[in-house]
Amino acid sequence: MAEAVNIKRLAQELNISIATVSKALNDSYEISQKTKNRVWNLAKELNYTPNPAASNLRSNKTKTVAVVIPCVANNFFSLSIKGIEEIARQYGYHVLIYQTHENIEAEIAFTNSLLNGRVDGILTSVSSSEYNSEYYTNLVKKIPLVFFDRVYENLDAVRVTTDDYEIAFQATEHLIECGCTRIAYLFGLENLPAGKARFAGYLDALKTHGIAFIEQLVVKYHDDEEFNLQQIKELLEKHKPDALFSSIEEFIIPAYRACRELSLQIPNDVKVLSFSNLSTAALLNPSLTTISQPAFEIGREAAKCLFKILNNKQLDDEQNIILKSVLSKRESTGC
Amino acid sequence: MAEAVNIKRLAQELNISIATVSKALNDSYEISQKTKNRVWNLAKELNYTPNPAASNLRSNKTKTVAVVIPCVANNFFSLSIKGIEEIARQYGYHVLIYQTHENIEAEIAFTNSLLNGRVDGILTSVSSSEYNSEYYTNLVKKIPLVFFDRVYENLDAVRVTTDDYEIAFQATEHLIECGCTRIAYLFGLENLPAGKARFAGYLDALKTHGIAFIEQLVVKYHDDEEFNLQQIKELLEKHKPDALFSSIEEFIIPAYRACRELSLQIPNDVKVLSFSNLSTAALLNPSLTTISQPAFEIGREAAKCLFKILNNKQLDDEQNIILKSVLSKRESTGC
DNA sequence: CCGGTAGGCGAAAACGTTTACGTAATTAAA
DNA sequence: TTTAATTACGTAAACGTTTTCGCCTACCGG
Repeated sequence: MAEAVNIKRLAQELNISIATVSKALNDSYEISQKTKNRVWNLAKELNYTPNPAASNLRSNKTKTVAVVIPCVANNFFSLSIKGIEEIARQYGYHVLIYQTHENIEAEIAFTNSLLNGRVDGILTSVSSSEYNSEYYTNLVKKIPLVFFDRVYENLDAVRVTTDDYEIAFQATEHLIECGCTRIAYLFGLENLPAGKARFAGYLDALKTHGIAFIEQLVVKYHDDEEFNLQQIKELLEKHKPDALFSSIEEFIIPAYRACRELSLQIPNDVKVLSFSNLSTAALLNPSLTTISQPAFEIGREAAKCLFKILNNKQLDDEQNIILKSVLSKRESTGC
Repeated sequence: MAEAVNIKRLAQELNISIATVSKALNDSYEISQKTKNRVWNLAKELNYTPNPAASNLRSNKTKTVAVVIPCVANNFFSLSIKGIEEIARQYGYHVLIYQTHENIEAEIAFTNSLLNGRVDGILTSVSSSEYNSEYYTNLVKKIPLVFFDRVYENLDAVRVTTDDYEIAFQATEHLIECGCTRIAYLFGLENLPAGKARFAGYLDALKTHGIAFIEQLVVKYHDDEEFNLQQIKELLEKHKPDALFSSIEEFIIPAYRACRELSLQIPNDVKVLSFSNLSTAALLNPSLTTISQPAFEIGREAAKCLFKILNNKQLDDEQNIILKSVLSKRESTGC
């Protein structure tokens, strides 16, 4: 559109070589302060900005990272992205977004398309459909990668996670303290470490308090709102749980609907507790007891790790950063 | 990391020129089917993917668009991004994300940094802090740009918006039909066409029904949760409105809190209605009457427009696409 | 007066594509 | 049979940087 203003143009106007201009722009020690000032002034005057493609091609750096996640329209992930983006700004990086929709093939396809130098590194929260450890084992050898929340374990890559086991244990104990003994478990992310840890926390809390685990009280998540609703209604009718412990946010709406449609009072007839990052949890009817993950902080931490790696800084701590979730007790567990 | 596989390598292995390989990969008519097949097979076998930087540099196209929005952690914007990303996948484009945090200087800085060929086009929902028409007047001459939801008018650029005036009129009428006469207006986006249209719809509905506009019943949004809460409490105490009509989602939590803290019953003492894309509106206590915008569709439409422009397809319709919002009547307006 | 050593700068190659243009061989038209 | 057109491919330049290497000047110690 506009007449190109590039390094060559600057060189001509100043009667110096393009090499000198380039070095001056990059504040090289080889160039005198006087020349640098001349270059910087003219660059500002002509509104020069370097061409990213040329720079990327030559230097093999893009100052860009990719975020690969299941879906951006989710409180947890949108908060994570917010955190990532803020840190990226500080480090001068650009952020590409890819949604997998929980489809591992899409996930692999996108990720592969990033390996030709499009990005310097990847931040990912993997899809729940499958646990394909082999793919990621190879991937982490090819490009700097940081997992957040939904991770692969035992790989040579940084992971940023939360205290899923502990907080699930604690939440289950809370329900037990409220007098519940038939605590149903709404099971999500069952293929992933996070999902397994949450379930383990639930099981261990039961065991610790001498409550038998009842398999019929477990409902697994399906990507079908109506189906989940029916499952929960069936659960409530057939097995009369006195609490619903949901391991993912997606169960909240069907759980509330199911109780409403069956005329069950929360928390009198059945108590409800869920992992959730909904900002409106306190305004629900009744207000919902939640386990909220520090999504924003997770994004920030993951991004910080990646940029440290990209800048060849040592990661002082170990490879697994664990942030604390928060249990907020509200009316839905009523005690 | 891995040994580079580029078109030069393919050319050597097949004993043909790199020009032929390049053309074959791009399915050029100049190349015989036989040669194309040989190239394609070897490319697949060696896992060749073109280097984006080189391609961008030479062709001056990036197959990348930027999304510039106030904040990704917002139901409306995260849904929009979801829509944009899905369409981008279909067209084979990549999506960069930039958050302005409602800061027009950041907005301009980011946008300027995209003009050196980093992206082929921009999708933006502008910040509410200021209406800087001059900047965008120049910008749209330099790069294909589509506005969505928060737009600048009278520019040579496509806009995707909603029926803000009509739906606000309709919502105000709904409150009037419920018997309200002192309808307070919680005013957001006042610098932007969307905000002005909503307010105009409110005013005109009042006038149509012979209700005088009371200036004291207007509260303007500030980026300070506590301040907004205090303002609403003051409003409720001093001016006794019988309804709160909020033009933005951000007022919901303080509005509910204010009513709770002042022991005002919704909807008996005061009715509440808000623009909102909260998925949990129906689960609130009481359930919230909302105007929801088709955020996902807005993102999709905006992206489609941009990609049509980038592919030099004619935009059949005019430059302003208007999608319909939905008024969902619930308990908070109780009638 | 000579050798060495910085400091400051330029020439040119390289990164991996795309593409304008040229050319040879084959086919179609005259 | 000659000419024109078409098909299929190659040569080489170009995109805008970064970076290696080398050159020149000035200066300093001996």
